[in-house]
Amino acid sequence: MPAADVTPPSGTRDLFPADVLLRRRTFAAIQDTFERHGFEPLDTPAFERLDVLTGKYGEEGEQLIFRILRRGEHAASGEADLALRYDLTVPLARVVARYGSQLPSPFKRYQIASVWRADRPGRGRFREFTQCDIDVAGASSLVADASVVLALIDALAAIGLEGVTVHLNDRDALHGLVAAYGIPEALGASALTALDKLAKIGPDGVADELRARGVADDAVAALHADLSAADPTAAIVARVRSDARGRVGLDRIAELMALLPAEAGVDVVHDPVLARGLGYYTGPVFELTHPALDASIAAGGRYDGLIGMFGDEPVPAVGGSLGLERILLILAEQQGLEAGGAGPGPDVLATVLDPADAADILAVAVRLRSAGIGVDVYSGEGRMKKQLRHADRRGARFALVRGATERAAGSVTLKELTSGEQTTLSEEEAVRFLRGRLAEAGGRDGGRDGGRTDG
RNA sequence: GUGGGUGUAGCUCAGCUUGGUUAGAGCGCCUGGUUGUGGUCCAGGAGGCCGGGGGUUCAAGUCCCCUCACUCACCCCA
Repeated sequence: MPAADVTPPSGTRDLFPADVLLRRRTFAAIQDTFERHGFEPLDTPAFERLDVLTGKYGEEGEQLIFRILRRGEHAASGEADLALRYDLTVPLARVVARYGSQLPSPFKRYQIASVWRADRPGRGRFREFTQCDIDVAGASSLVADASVVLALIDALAAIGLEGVTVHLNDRDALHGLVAAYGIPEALGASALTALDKLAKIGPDGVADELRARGVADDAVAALHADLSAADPTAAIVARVRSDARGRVGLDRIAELMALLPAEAGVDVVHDPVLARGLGYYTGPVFELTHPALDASIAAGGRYDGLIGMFGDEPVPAVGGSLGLERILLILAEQQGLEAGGAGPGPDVLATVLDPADAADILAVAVRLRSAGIGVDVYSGEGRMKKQLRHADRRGARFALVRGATERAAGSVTLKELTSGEQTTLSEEEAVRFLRGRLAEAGGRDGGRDGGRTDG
């Protein structure tokens, strides 16, 4: 029988102690920021009924839903009836549709959780990843849109990510753009996809793409001219303004930008060709980028129609998500963090020199722990040399030795691993000593932000 | 799904162009350097169907074909 492949499925990761601790600190900072902005936590199941997810993300997105086959007697049918959640927005919409009357209105909620996409993995792209999602359900005011953007920016600042740009656009402005350049409605979505690539392939590339997608020559020529202008945004905006619906979108963008306070230090730009893939957006859409990554690190927008798909009443809503893995990728590169290391060790690692001492050492450990000191009792076998090496690698502050000599004297020997200094004290003295020394160091993984993970 | 690249020790890789003795390095790992002392140092050691299959050849890690995996770009996305 061949050995099983023990690598995790592509697009997923095993997280080692240092990774988990860094993520935990990051979560805590983001969560804290969201709560200070008035968002409340919510949790939903990892999987949903399939029909809750279908018809929400557009054709492209629909292909990427991880489906779960029917089980039991229906397994042979090969059909799926459940699916892993694709994002956190649709589950929220379902919750609002189901419990709306019991929830505050507007309902501001955050959720930090894994989502799954049957995608081809790549750099900064996973099949299982964590979204930090915030939404405001039941508010049509642009104050809600602004609040979402500000909370996301603040959360990024809280974890030390600087240099983020907000790219803003509006679905109505996009419709206006399509109409203003005389692109047939049916080609609209396709044309916008091509336009969205402007930053990557330039005006010429966009023109080629547009032609390939069947856009008429005069429309392509007009767009190419505007995209090549000294100020492409101004040129496109001028054209979009000629369309009534486009005007609605442009005005909304201006209004939203005016709501973002200068004090927040947000770098916002209007990007008239920003499209966003998800099907459910209706008004403002935005994307957050960072120079270190070729993909967005956060995105969101207004989706006034989504919740209504689940119930009788339409409920306006707006939200956005941070992509945690992408953010950690950037932070890791900026701060030179190494993945896969060990976490911070225990305060004290107690050696067991002779198996016959085990009961005595475990009892000492219990007493020290009840005095508030973290103690790990060595649980393998081996000579002192090996146990001290283990203590060192685990990053323990102190090693505790209590063999026959100490036991006879009712004492313990404590060795500080960094300095190599050691002293033999009574247990009471040891508690006082350890409390003092551990307090000087500022305790364990609290208090530090920015995520240092040396090991 | 289309094109390019890479698969050799636990990890990072050399060797392949110009087939030819026991396939190497660094790091890591293990064991010693006498009694109960780690992180440094010294000395030893373990570990490789050279991704898999087929072919050419007296001979293949090295050349050819197929296949799988990973990876970059396209596409799409947090």
